[in-house]
Amino acid sequence: METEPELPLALRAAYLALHRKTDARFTKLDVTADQFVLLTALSDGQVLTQRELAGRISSDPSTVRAMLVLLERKGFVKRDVHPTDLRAKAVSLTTVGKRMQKKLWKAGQPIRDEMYRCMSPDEADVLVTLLCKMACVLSDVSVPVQAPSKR
Amino acid sequence: METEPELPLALRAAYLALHRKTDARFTKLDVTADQFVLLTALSDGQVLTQRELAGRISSDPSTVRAMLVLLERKGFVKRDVHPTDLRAKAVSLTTVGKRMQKKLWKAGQPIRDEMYRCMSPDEADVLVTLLCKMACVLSDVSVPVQAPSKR
DNA sequence: TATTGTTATACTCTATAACTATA
DNA sequence: TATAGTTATAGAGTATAACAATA
Repeated sequence: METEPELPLALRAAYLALHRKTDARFTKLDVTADQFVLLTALSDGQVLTQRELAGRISSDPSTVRAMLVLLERKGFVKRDVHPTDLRAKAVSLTTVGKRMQKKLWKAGQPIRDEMYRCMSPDEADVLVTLLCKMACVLSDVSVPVQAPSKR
Repeated sequence: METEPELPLALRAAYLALHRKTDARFTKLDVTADQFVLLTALSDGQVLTQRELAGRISSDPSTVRAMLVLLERKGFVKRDVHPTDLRAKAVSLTTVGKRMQKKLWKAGQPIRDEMYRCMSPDEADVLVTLLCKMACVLSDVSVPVQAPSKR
């Protein structure tokens, strides 16, 4: 048989495991893993348009809009008029949203610790580098990554 | 700021990019990326119960059932009574399903090539190993991986 | 003309809980 | 008693296409 998924399947298994575990951890707080990702993209006082936000969290404008409606309803984000572009919205966290993001970040720490405990710091670097390369190539698009880490 | 998602975000970006690109590639054939994963789990003549299937594709019985209903409707899979366990179903590909899986596998090859072109064979091994370890740890469960590859 | 966001719409995947039938 | 699968149900995320307002 020619079947040899390997890398794709492994990627899937790892991501979905992370996603599920994160979801489970946040159930009590009534926030999904995806919503956490969005909140975190706005965490350090970032103010983004919905399109920028979509890029950061590997989503699309339509989905982001749906998510923002939910998060707005919970009082975690606000959408102000963009200062220079009247078409755009300036999305940011509310005070409540900031607090919740911190709470979620803390609640998720054990999961991140578990991930990093699987590998050496060097391996983690290689892993992140390769994942970013792949994401880049597969997106036919720029890199959706953050600033360099301290880890 | 303490923010440093890095690995989780990179994992997300890579997986979602793969998922989207795969979906896009299969649109014309009216099959989703997830359905492809399921079909491929059954590809080499495998006959699995729905629970086993769920484990293989990192999903759950309820979701698998929903997927199987769709795939049955398309004529790609069949669910026979299990030979030894009357509660269980023996899920397998139909002839049409096998043909479609091969077609999809072929159609997806360029995507897999692109992924592997991002790294050396050694790096690919490291990557897969680390991803599997992570999936394993995060699942609090056994390893959802295939046989060793030739790559 | 191109772009940001909205709206409408639809579908897949996800997941829980209660249920049945077998083991 | 535990397990395999079903059912009902609900919701999140995804995505496309047509549209309005603005650049």
